[in-house]
Amino acid sequence: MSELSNAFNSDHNHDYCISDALQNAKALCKSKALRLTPIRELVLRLVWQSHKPLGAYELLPPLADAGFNSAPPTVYRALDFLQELGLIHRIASMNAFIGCTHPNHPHPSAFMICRVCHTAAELNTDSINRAFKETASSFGFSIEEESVELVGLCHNCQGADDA
Amino acid sequence: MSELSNAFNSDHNHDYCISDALQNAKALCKSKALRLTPIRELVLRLVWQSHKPLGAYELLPPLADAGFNSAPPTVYRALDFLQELGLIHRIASMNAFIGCTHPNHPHPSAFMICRVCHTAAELNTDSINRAFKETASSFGFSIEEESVELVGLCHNCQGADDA
DNA sequence: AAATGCATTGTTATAATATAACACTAAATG
DNA sequence: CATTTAGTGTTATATTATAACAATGCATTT
Repeated sequence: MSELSNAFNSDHNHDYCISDALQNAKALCKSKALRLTPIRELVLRLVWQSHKPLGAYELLPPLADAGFNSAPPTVYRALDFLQELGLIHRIASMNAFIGCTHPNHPHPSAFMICRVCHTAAELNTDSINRAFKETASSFGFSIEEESVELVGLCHNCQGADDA
Repeated sequence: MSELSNAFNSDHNHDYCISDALQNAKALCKSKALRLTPIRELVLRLVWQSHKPLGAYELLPPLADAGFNSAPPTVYRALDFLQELGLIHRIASMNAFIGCTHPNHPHPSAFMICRVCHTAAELNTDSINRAFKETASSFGFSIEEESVELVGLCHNCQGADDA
């Protein structure tokens, strides 16, 4: 991800984000012989409609509009499926979900989240990872899952009145 | 915190953890002219009864046993109070709370959490912090709050059957 | 001490998030 | 085409958290 095309840059063509995500999802499912069913695909599209994490219950009305059953288990099942494939991440501090911007290799969930506009941008964590692993191994702790959530102000929202 | 007295070391004398925490809390409240009321003190003790994050609703029965009103708002108010003072941290991925092991200076919430025994140990994050700040500032993002949650296996639980 | 103001707690109700359990349907496989 | 498995529908409920307002207690001034 170049800096010019990061989530905080409102100039980026978001259609590409969505189509990339769908392409990735289709390829990944094919390679793993898993099914990107209509519900799963729609949930992925919905999560990708912006770079703001979306709550599970916000997905129910659009699912209903599209003619699907629209009860919590439906959406949670789709979210679980997508999450296990690494196509979306869950932002625990917000109880919300967001599309993964680089799903092609397994990686920890690490985000900068703007307190004002709620946009969330994924961090590249190679160097941070090494620091984690070193610290953890000095405790004899072996890391299986990582989550990093940095809340603050994106460059667009700095200096705004509500900042 | 020395490595010998970290949360994963079951040999440590936990009474000291609790009494240290209470001493810290009393001093901090005194210095800020805030009141460590009986409810708040008890909630802090309860959170500190182990190094495992505790859910808010787990605190209700012991509060009732101690003769206090025992409804969710009571415990959430005490938890909010303690959290704002930096005496406890919330582990978002577990919806649970844990005592802060070094409340004397403000610092981000960063934990290693054992998937098997649920013990959580706070990380010292000076080096990690710098890495975060560098990455964030390259995006023009200013960090206000950080949360790091590393889930894995502590040294006691590695090699166990359920690992 | 009485009166005032503010912080704290009590209480009821409900919002918001997530899962259990089981029935039913569709798809893949032999 | 029969069988098995994955996926979905449906109802109910568990879990976590907060809103709103009443009552009480504590601190300060009069």
